[in-house]
Amino acid sequence: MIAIPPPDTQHELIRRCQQLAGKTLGQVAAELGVVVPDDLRRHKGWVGQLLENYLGADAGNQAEPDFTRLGIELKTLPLNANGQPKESTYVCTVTLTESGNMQWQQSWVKKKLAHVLWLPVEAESATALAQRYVGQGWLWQPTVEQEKILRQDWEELMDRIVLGEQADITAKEGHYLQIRPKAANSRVMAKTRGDEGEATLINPKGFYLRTAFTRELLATQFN
DNA sequence: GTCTGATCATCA
DNA sequence: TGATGATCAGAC
Repeated sequence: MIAIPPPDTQHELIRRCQQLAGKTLGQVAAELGVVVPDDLRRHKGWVGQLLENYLGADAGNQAEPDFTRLGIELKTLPLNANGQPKESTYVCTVTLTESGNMQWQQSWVKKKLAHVLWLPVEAESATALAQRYVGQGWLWQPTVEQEKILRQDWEELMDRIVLGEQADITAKEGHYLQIRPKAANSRVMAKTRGDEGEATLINPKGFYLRTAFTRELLATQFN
């Protein structure tokens, strides 16, 4: 695998995105000397890792923005045959052990979504992985309105967690943000607090952005 | 086990 | 057919 150094400037990152736009995943993989898997069933994060490598993301699996120096997070946006987002977007893990006075301004969700490089990628399963095209990426920062709703969602969900109701939260809650399981499988357990403050075990969860939200972002960008 | 990268598989 | 809940891989 060829190692690409992290971009020094936002401008350099954008330049790399422009080189990427219009390439197939097969072409990108060939340039990096990476083998394309037959399908994603056992390689779910492959596309994301490939494009991170191409652009020189340097955060690894740390809980930080991908481009640490620029404070920018890379998110691939899988598109269906209609050019619409196909899946929700994972944001970060729901921290189980945080204190109840955690504020939005310091939250992981806010930090990760402060500055995002969205990178649309074809994701129709009928198309061979190597033949799928990468689209034109764009840098996004939440508008005042968007951040307001994200913050409301986050605060409502966090309130429930602080009350020890985390185990009862379903993916149906939240306008833009939702909480869903995020683990190797449903048997994985992590420590949290029950509704009476007692230590309990639940399946780990993560924050996700609904497709309704990313669909809006995409439409705003390309219309 | 905990984080990252996500998509899969099932059912309403 | 879209959304929810489940799952896969890799680094540390």
